[in-house]
Formats: sequence, structure tokens, C-alpha cells
Amino acid sequence: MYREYKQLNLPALDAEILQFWEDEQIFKKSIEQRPADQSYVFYEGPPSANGKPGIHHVMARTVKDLFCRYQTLKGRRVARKGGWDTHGLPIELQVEKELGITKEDIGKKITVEEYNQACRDTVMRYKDLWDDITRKMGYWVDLDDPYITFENNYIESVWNLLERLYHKKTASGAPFLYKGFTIQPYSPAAGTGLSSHELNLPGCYKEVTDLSAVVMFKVKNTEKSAFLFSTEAEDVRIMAWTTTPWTLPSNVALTVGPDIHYAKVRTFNPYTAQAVSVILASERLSAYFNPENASIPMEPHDPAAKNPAIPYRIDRTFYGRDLLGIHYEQLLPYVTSPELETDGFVVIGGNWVTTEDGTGVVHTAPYFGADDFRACKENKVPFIGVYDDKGRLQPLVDRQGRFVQEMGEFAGMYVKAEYYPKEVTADKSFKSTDLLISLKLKDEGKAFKIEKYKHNYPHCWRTDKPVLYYPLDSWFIRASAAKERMAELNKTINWKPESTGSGRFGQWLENLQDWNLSRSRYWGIPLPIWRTEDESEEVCFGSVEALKQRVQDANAFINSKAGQELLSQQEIEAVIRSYDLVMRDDFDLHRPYIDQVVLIATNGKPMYRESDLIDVWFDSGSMPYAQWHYPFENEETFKRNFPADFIAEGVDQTRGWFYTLHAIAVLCFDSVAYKNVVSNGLVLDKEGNKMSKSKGNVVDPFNTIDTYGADATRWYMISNAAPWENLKFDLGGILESRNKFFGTLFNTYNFFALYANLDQWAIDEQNTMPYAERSELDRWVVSKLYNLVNDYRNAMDDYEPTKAARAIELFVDEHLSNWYVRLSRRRFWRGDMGPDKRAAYETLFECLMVVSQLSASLAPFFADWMYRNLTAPLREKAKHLHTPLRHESVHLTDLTQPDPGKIDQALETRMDYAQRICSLALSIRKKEKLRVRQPLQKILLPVLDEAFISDVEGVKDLILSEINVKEIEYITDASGLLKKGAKANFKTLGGKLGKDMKAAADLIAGMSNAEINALEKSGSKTVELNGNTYTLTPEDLLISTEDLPGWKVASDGSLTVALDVTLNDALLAEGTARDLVNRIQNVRKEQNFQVTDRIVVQIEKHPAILEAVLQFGDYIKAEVLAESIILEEALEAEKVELNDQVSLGILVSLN
RNA sequence: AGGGCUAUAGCUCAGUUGGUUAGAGCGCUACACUGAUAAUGUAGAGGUCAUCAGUUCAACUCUGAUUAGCCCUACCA
Repeated sequence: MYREYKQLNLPALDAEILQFWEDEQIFKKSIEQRPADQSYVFYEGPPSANGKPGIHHVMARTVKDLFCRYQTLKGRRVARKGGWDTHGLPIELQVEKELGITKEDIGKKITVEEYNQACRDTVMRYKDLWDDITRKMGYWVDLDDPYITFENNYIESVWNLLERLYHKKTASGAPFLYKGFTIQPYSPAAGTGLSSHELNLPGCYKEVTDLSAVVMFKVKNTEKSAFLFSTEAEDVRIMAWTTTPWTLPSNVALTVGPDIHYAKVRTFNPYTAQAVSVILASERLSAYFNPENASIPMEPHDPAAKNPAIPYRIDRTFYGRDLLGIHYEQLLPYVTSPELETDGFVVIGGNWVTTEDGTGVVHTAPYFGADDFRACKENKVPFIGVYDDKGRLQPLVDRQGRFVQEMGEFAGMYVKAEYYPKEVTADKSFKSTDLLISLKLKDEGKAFKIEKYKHNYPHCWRTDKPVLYYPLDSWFIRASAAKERMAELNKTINWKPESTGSGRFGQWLENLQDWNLSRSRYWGIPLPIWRTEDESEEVCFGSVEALKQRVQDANAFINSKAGQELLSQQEIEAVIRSYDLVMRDDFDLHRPYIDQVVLIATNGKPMYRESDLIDVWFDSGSMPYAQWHYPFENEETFKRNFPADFIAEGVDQTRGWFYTLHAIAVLCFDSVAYKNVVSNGLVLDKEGNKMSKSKGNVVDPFNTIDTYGADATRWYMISNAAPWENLKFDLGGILESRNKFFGTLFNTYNFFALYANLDQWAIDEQNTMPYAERSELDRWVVSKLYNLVNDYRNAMDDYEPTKAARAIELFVDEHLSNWYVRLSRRRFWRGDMGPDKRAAYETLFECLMVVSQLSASLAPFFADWMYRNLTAPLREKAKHLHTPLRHESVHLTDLTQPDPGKIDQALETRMDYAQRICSLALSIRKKEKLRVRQPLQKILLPVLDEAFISDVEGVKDLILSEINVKEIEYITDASGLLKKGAKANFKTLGGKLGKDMKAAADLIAGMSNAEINALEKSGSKTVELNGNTYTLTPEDLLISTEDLPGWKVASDGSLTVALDVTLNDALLAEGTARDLVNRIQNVRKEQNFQVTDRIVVQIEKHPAILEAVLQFGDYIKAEVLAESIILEEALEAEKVELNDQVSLGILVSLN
């Protein structure tokens, strides 16, 4: 028996199928039954289980899942190892929030050990939720044996990669892993430097309004600067602009463009009205001075007035190079040094200075800008800072983003307002440090202009607070040295969409910077590098074994004579402790343990670990190797699984995982890491806004799946728009998918099940009716089905799931349900099992079976449900005979192969005629208010071409029954009935007519019937247009029948249908008979009779039906399964409305 | 600031190498049909194809500019 259902309940169906998959281990079987040498490699980008899964994860994982399932059906072995991303800032921040601590407390209020333990406990917090959504959405991934980035084996593989880079050298001998001191983006709120790709994550650059200041540096009157002074006492100042006033105390130089033209201008300080002479780029004068004021009297303005006119005079002009070496007074003298007094506070040159904005003079603070740093180094300008307890020079802003104690009244202030707690900045009297500094400069007569300035400024992707550019010691990967190779290999990757690969990713590779690997953090993979304190010796480990060996060597050394002499007792004890530590079975490669490992250099000095951790992006980019603990284990497995055939993640991973996978693969193995990559877009709310907790527009994935089912959710997401477009997520859309696609398919299945059960029909796989013997309609739907198989495979092979899903929808809806089933209904419920009925069952079964396979990738639950229901009655036999339907799940079957032999283009053309003719005929009926149950005598079809009659004859029966007409009559020109019209065929005519096209179109439109016929007969016609002569052929005209005078006509393109609407008594009686059938069927249904029940019908005697019962009594009886129809003079029964005028009693009872 | 992508019906989306009247689904209105009924058919309403200019006999389609949105790039002081 086939299971029949009252109504579609997708969530219940999900539960049933899930249980089945788990009981029968279908996922496992789907992998293991495929040959190992036919692998299709998929990499799972590891999610972090310390956050809850969102609806966008359902989107991303649907994309991953559907291609993996598809390849499985194609016979590939698709192992899908799950993974967890367990390190990184988000986890640390969450722990700190929950423990109520900050970075500074680590090592004080809480030990590193405890802190890391807390992180370890947090990482898997929502694993259960993740497992649950994974299961419920039908994402097949192996979560029993996942890779976990904090495990020692994983870390060891990462170390191995780092060691490869450490020893790998560029052509010029530079190592790929190196340490450098640079100005880097740094997030004080997160307490860490940021890599360039972290800074390039979406949303990092935000438009913010900062305070900008144009300040004036007082020039010292020396021999060099004398030319700037008209009088000994003149107040000469250089103007510079900054958007970060907090860097002004760190100013040590002003940079000018040597070839830029500058001017000295006499004017007045806008705020104090004191006379002053300022120096700025000539081109920038107009930005600060109104030309009208060049001629007003040189008198001080009223500083209290609004927009006072401030007079000015250009005193003299010169080039930037003339200013080089000129010294000025320190602007904000909090910290200085003897070196600075002699070599600092000086004008230097830089060719990167522009006059696009500002003053053409760049305020230079070496610790807070990459250009500044380089410029000061090149010009030997001393840096400004204070010394820490180890005697190292540190900037005037500490790592929390606060001014150091030496900064007088600014000491301890955060340099950016965003770093303060909200309560502080919410206070109305709060003034940002930038503002306080600006006010001070104003008071001291050093400010020329203070104003707000809008610009884009980078923000930390995790804390959302602005970054500082800050000096840090870091380890880098010399990615820039391999950018050509990376770009070259990138060209071999199939990106979906293509533009992400060539555009976004490609351009990024072209401008590739070195990868800053260092993180000053606690919970992550430690750098496996040890150094002596004097940096004379360094070692990088690529395995735990090598580290252990080195520890053993160190232990041997301390027992030697040299060791005893060279090392202090403390150092000796440290080495002994190291030995005990690393030899433990549960030795943990994380901090703080790894930091306790002390080694001995060849010169006998102790070596300590470089304290940095590595960027977590390196963790996830290492997964192709580290998930197998390569190269320490699983060499064969790794080789079979590298590179990946397919990966998919959000487009936001372009600079994240997609990059790190690519970079590591290219640098370490000179290979791509993946061959095909799908980057999916954002999931927005239905209005197109980003989903965020604060907006309250977040869609809960559990809720959604519980309500609508996983398949409808998945189907909606993929069929609605291509994965790489942003999806405006609308629950209404899921409902639509459920009703339209799943509802239709469900109805079709239920229809099949109903009759197949009545007929006890099951397919005999080895003995089906040859297609050639089946009806036109059967062969047509099979032809459509195999076109679908082609289209589907092509779309999926091209990683275009949206096209694939839409193709299935079209077939199920338009072709299968709306045409094939609708027109075949009678074949299923009429008569006994004969060849035609058998063909109908076999055809419908095949369609449903193949559709279940094709939809299995995207709708794994429903497809399996349908497949299992369809095949349940024959599975035992199939197993016994080893036929294709022996599999217990659709996910274990082999995808139907394309079969050109089943595609019949000519048949599809014929059916297209049938569909269009029916549609036109029905539209005439509608217009003439002639119900379809009323039979009509005939339709007339003007003949289009030679094949037309035979084409239509092939599908004649379908047309006649569909539109309830008795016959088709073909008419040709000879009949004289046709009134033809013609339009110009622009495509053929355009080229040869050119400018005369318009005139030709008018001429053709105006051609008479006779002219058109003449042209058709003779095959050509010469016309003259605007003095040019052209020859028209029939192909240049699009000829259609415009009308058949005296008939009701409708047309579609060249196809025209005329309907004979005259009625006679016989037709009317038959119409009434069909109405009666319908009414009696309705009564049957109302009374819940079985479809097979035989009945007796009593009808109230009424003149309107007499003729119908008389002439068509047998027909009615056959249709409604009645033994007899009795006309009663009077009948106690409910009145049934036959038409507008007539109502009569009908009584139906079981025979 | 520069670069890229996008802009088609109320909504979600198609739209071939430029070619006649720009389509589908949903939603809306009316009428039908049905032994598939959360389905279906027919018809109707709904479009300045973002704006402007150019190329062309002909532009939703090609080119340029503009506007809006998104993404990317940038130390830009």
C-alpha cells in the first residue's frame, strides 16, 4: 500500500525522516557506499560554538549541504568532517564580560591558567544548539569526529605550517615568517593589534565626525629661518591640520612637500585677534582666507563677532624645500628630551604630502602613523615618548588608549571618547580629549581653526570602537612576496559569483600586504618560537617531538660543567621544570604552560618563548592539514582530500577564511586550497535591513524550521534569489514555497497513491512499457522530465542552485501537475487495468521518482519521504532483484542519467500547440460566457505551415477533451475565410533596410489580404522606399490571421483559434448531462462515499433535464457509478442548483 | 575620496547576440473549473525598465554622466 495523507505537514514529516535517517544511519551509508577513489572534497568552515546559530547559518549551510548531497547522488564519496573554531577574541571578550574583568586583570585578579580554562569552558557553550540546528535543518556533516582548533594535534599541525614558513625564503633570502616593528592598527578596547584583513572586514570603516584642528607651530628665528622674518619680533607660525588632536603632544616634526609652493601670510589669530604670520601651501590659501579680505584694512577684527572678516596679506612665497631643517617651538611641551631639543621639532620633507586638503603641511607624530614613522626614521628625527621600567621608549599613549602620567592635566585620559564607559560620555559636561586639547590650544593662541570633520575611520570589528595606529612588535608572514603566485593560482579557482574572485578577491591580492600574525593575547595558538634575550639565537619548532628533544638537550646541558657555570640556579630550575612539564602525558600547548618552557641556546644562554599568539584566521586557514593532524598522521587521507573541490561561506569571508586558506596553501604547498567556491550574501530582514538584536528583527531559525519545516525554508532561500545576492528574508516567502511547490507535489503524490492503491498497482522495474507504445501525453511529460534532468544537472554542475530549483518548480507545477495530471485524471479512475492505464501509472511514477531525486539535494526530507512512500510496496522485490529502486533512501540512489533518446522536441512543439490552442479556446468561452461543461461542435484552426495539421492531429484528442469540443476543422487560404495581417520582421529586415526600416514597417502593416497572399505565392515582392528599392521575401513578414469574419476568434502570436459557438438541442442536452454528473458527484462527495461505491440516483422530474437523462442516461450512470437513475415526480431531498433558473432535488444512496 | 556591483509591476524575481505589444509568481478584482481542494483556469487592474544625454533604422539591453543603495579600497595629515 502507498501511504495516503489528509494534509501536508512538513514539520511532522521532518521528524519522521530524521528518525529514519538516524535509525538507519543513512548519512553514513551515503558516504560509505561510494568508492573511496571517487572522492569529492568539501571543507567545512568551522563555526564558533560560543554564539548561537542564526538564520544566516541556515542559509550558508543549505548551500554547503545541497552540493554535497548532489555529488553524493552522482556517485562521489563526500566525507564531511565537521569542525569547531575555538580560539580568538570573541571568546576572550565573552569570558571577560561574564567574569567582569578586563585585560589588565589577567595575571592579577585571575591567573592565565584560570582565564584559559574559562575560555575552554565557554567555547562549546552552545554546541548543543548547533548540533540541534544542524540536525533539524538536515545539514549532513560529521559531528562525531570533528576537528577542534584547541586540541594539541591541531596546534601541532599549525606549528608545522609555521615552521615551513619560517624556513622558507624568498628569492632574495628573506624568511617568510619574520619579526618587525611597525605602526599597526591597534584596538585598545580589545587590547590587541589587528591584521589588515581584520581591518578590511565589512563595516569596519565607518563614517564618523571627529574634531579637526588647524594649529600653528611657532617658528624659531635662526639663521635658517631668518628669511621668514620681516622683523626680529614677528610671530611666524607654520599651520598644520590634523583630525586627531590627541596626537599633537607627540608631534616631533612637520612634513612639507619639497616641490610644493608655500606662502607666508600676515593676518590675525581668529580667536585672539593677535597679529600673526602663518605659513601654508599657496594652493590651500582659499580654504582659510576669503580673497575679499586681502584688500580690507589690516586691523584686528573683533574675535567675539560672528564670522568676522579677518584681513590678510601675502607676504612672500617659497618652496617647501626652503623650509627644510627649520626648527619650531614644541606645541604642547609635556615630554621632551635633549635629543628632541636639538634634532626634533623640525620641518622635514616628504613626497607623499598633497595639497588636496589641510594646509599642505603634515603634523608628524611617529608613533601614531605609518608614514610618520617612516618619515621620522628617514630624517633621523628622534621619537617622543617615556621610558618604561625596562628602559624602553614607549609612546605617550598607553595600551589602553590613555595618556601616560607625564601628560600633566591630560594624564589618564582616554584619547578617544569611545573608550570611556557610556556613563561617562553620557554626562552633558563631558568633553572629549580632542576637544580639551583644542580648547587649550585656542586659549594659548596656537589654534587657527577648530571644526568638526566627517571622514571614514577604521573600527575594531569586535568591539566596534575606533582603532589607533600604534607601534607594535609583531611577527609577519611575508604574503606580499607571493602575491603574484597567489593571483595566478586564484585564476584557476571557479568563483561564484565570478566577480567576487576576479574583482574583490583578485584586487585584494594585487595590493597584498604582509600578514600580521601576532596577537598579544592568551587564548589561542602560541607561536612556537624561542629566543635568547639578546636575540642572538632563535628557534622555531614544527613538532612537539622537536620541542621535547630540545628540552631534553637543555636538561643534558644543565648537568654539564658548562651548564653549571653559565646558568643561574633559577635558570637551572626553570629548565628542570620545563622537562617535567613537557614530558607529562597531558602537556597542554596553550599558555601559560608553554611559556614556562625554557630552552638553552648553543651559546649556553636561556631561551624564552616569543609571547605572542597567532591570528585565529591562521587556525581556520590551516584546517585542510590540521584536521588530519598532517603531516604527523593520515598522510594518505590528507592527499586524497586536498585541495577541496568545493567550499562555501558568506561573502564576508573573502578576506577571512577564503584568503587564509588560499594564502597558506599557496605559501606552503604551491597549490590552491579549493577549486570551487560559493560566497553567499547577507541575510537581511524583509525590509532589507541588517538583522541585529538591537533592531529586534532577528529571525529565530529553530522557530522557523519548527513552523514551516526545514525543506520549505531551504527551498525558499535557494529558489528566491541566487545565494550570492542578499536575501530579504520573508516568512511569507517560505509559506509560498510550501504551498506552491511542496503543496503541489504533495497533491500529485496523494493523487497517485489514491488510485494506485485502488488498483493495487506497483511498478515492475524490469518490465515497463516501452516509451514508443505510450501515449503522446506520456511521452511528452517524459520528454519534459528528461529536459529537466539535463537542465538540473547543468545548473548544479555550474554551482547555480537557484536555476536548478526554479527548473524543478516549473516542471512540477506547469508540466506535471497542471498539464500531465490534469489531462490524465480520467485514465486513472476509468475502467480496468489496461495498457493505457498502466502506461499512465508508470509515467507518473517515473516523474515523481525522478523529481524526488532531483529535489533531494535541496529538500532532503520531503524528497526522501516521497521516495520512500513511492517505493515501499516494491522495495523487497527490488532488493531481491538488485534493481535501481532497491535503496531504502533516495539519498542512496544513483541520480538519473540524462537520456537524449527520451527527449522529443517535435512532440514538445506539438504539445505547445495544444496548450496554446486550449488556452485560446478557453478564453473565448470565457468571453462568451460558455461554461466548459457545455460541449461545442467545433473549432477552426487556420493552417500555419505544412506540418501544422499533422502536429495538431497528434494531440487532437487532448485538445478536444480539454476544451469540450467535438471536432477540429482546418482552414486554408483557399477557404477565403481568412483575414490576414502582417508585421515587419525587424530582425531580418533591420540589417538590409537600415534607415528605411520605419517606412517598411508602415508599408507592411498596411498591406491588404490580397497583397499578403500575392507575396506568399510569388515568394518575393519589390518595394520602393525613400527612393531605394528592396526585395521582400515571406520571411521578412510576420503573418497572422487577424480575423475570421463571422466567428469568435482569439489569437496568440501567429496562432489563431475560432470557436463555433452555435448550440443545438443535442449539445444542450449533453451539457445538462455533464452538469448533472457534476452535481451528483458533489452529492456523493458530501456524503463521504468511497470512490468505488456504486449508487442509485433519484432525481426530481424537471423539464430542463428530461432530454439529458433520456439521451445521456448511460453516460451519466457510467460517470457516477450508478446502477440506475430514477426520475421521481416528488422527491424529499435537498435542492441542488443546476443553473440560474433551475434547482431540483437529487438523492443519492448506496446500491 | 577612489573602484566595483545593483536599480524592471505593490512584493520577490526573469528578460538571450540590440528587433514587433517588457514577462512570471505572490498579492488584489471578477468569473469559471474540479472524484487533486491550503490546488487550478480565464480575464482585469498594476511599468516613464532610477534620471539625463549619446550611438543606432531600432535601446530594458551598448556608451557616458547623474542620483540612490550596497560592497570593496585607502595612513591619507
